[in-house]
Amino acid sequence: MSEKRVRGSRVTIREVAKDAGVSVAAVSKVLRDAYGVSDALRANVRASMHKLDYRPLAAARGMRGQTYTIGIVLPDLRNPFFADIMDGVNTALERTQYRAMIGISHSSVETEMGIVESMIDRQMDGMLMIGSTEDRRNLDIIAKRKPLVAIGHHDPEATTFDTVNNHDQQGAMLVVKHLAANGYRKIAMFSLVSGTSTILIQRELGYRRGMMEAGLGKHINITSSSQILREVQLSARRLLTGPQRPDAIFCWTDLIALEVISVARELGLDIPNDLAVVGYDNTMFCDFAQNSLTSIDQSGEQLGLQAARLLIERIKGRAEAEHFVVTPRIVVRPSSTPSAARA
Amino acid sequence: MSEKRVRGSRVTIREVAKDAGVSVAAVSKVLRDAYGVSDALRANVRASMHKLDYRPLAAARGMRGQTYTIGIVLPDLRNPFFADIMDGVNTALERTQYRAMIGISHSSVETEMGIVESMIDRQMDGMLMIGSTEDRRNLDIIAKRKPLVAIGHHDPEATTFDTVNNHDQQGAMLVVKHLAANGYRKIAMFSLVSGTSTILIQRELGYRRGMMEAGLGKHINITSSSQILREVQLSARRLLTGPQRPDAIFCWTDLIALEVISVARELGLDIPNDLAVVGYDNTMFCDFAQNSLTSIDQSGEQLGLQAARLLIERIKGRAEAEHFVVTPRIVVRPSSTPSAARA
DNA sequence: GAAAAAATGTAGAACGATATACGTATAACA
DNA sequence: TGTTATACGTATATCGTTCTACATTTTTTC
Repeated sequence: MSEKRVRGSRVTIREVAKDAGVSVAAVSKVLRDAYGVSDALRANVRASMHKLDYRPLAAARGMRGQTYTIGIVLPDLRNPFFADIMDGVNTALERTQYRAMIGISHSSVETEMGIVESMIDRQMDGMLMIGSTEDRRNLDIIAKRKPLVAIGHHDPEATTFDTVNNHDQQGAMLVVKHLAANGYRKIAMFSLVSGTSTILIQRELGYRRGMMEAGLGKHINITSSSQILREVQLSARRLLTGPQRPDAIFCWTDLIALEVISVARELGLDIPNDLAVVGYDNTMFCDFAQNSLTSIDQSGEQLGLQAARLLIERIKGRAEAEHFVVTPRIVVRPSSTPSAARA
Repeated sequence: MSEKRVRGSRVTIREVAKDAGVSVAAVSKVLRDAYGVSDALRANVRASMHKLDYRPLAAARGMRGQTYTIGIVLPDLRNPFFADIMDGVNTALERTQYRAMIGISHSSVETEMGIVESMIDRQMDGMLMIGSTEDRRNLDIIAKRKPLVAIGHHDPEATTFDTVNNHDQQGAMLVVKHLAANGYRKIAMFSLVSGTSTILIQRELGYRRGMMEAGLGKHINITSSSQILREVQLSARRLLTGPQRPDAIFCWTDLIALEVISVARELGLDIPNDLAVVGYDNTMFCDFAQNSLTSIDQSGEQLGLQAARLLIERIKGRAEAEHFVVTPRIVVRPSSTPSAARA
């Protein structure tokens, strides 16, 4: 209300205490929902806090206790899937004192570590790493210092941090099964060059298993490319103009699938009759008619919600690891359903 | 290096001082690049800091000085344009001590204010608000408390904060001029319901001026919708099936344009022959062949870079306002260039 | 009704930096 | 040479909370 508050000045816990006629410690207790305050005192203090428009200073709280801030590490801002996750996170945080602050790693291990360090420097109470490229060892090191939850990192044996995932192997198998059922045979997979990502490993494994089970083992074909758009484009073009042109491509994420659709269109290929394309994540772009992209829904919102819940539990003291797994489902759209059944 | 560091323990400035054989104050000076340290002492202290892997605790610094953290407020995570801006911001911050932390407002004034408050609570040194829905008065209030720079908020008279913008009016005029030159007449604009956004006002103004100058005043037609995808879809459908179907639609942002393309395709309309579509922001999705979307490039990276630069200047003490404006340019793609010249 | 237990509140030392105020060398000037 | 600047360092109060230890009051138990 007091708009004229000058930069630098702030209502402190001391002023609240004076106004309420109690000790500073009492106000602090109310603030932290700590033990040892009567209802009367609590109401009294709350009234003063409200009257003075008091807001605790996170930096000061951080010196001894918590900052009620959790750090979220995202690989990049361009993949709309992360927005789905964040929706879930924010839903989970809504009725709590906690706030999320996001940092972007650009899928680089060094920047990621840098961000994590700076989040620790800023006394974040815990961290949520999404699609991290760190290996188990590094995550363990982080987890030893701060409560940690990882989304998109398969490690059911991890004991120091929690994980939240969809069943990537199953998701990939769903894709292959669907494509095979629609008559596609030469099903290729478009993956990412990055030996360490456990979700990639799982998806590739699922693809292989799916192909084997469908009797298409000899058609197994995994192309890998970096995330850089130009390289993706090049790899896609190479794949589609090569001698063994696949009749279906399973892309490890929607964004790549959109790029593949683009290249295919430029080459004059008809989707889905000349080529089927399937993505992963079921982001909002799949629904656009110009994409009509079949994709795997891993309900990012659920992932975010559960991860935030687990992280707060951990901050509050839980020490045993929990590993949450969502069952993926396929959302079929025209990009993989040819008009006539195929030969 | 010391991986065994236990949660809660940290190397402090005191230990560095002891190791280097100097006072705590000296170390602090080195840390802040403050006046009064010899090269020898600086080198000595730096060596100790490095040896002990010392990292200053932002919370503690924040109690008296700066936290070297700037808060970025984004309306939403789904618009890839913001990723372009963030690239620029991060480039500007790269060689500095500053780090960016992002908060998401979901285009709601209350959440936005909540985020700003919580950023102030967390002692951010300054704030960068992108596409804010706040009015001048509210921004002034914030600017009185913390250094502030706004991207996407036209207010050349503002004295308490800086602004960074592209020339939205000019951008919109470019669109109309281009469409008119390609033979389109019934050019509609797809805007956002939100009286307060100054960039919307400018773009609408540019659209109107462009139409008048092209002698198309009687075809002026602005449709507004919320950002919710379903509503956008409905409005687009209504616009395209109504009695006065436009032959071109200028959408206030790429994301809307993609949705319009989707609806048009579902209705069996040919783009660009039955309908031209133009977006704004020139995000990566414009380039996909299935979209081939003509758009206005306002070089988000530049905007982000300049904004971060201005913010740091402000944090360091500049008091007079600066207002940076980028000249937009149109990037023409097939979505607005019909094969044959139109009647 | 005394002793024990539980509830409620307070005082004051941390937390890890910054920054002011002040000494002491060293350099510059007359 | 003495005086004055200037450069370099240090001691320590301070920022706004949390939290431990303790004092006091109230409730429970036997």
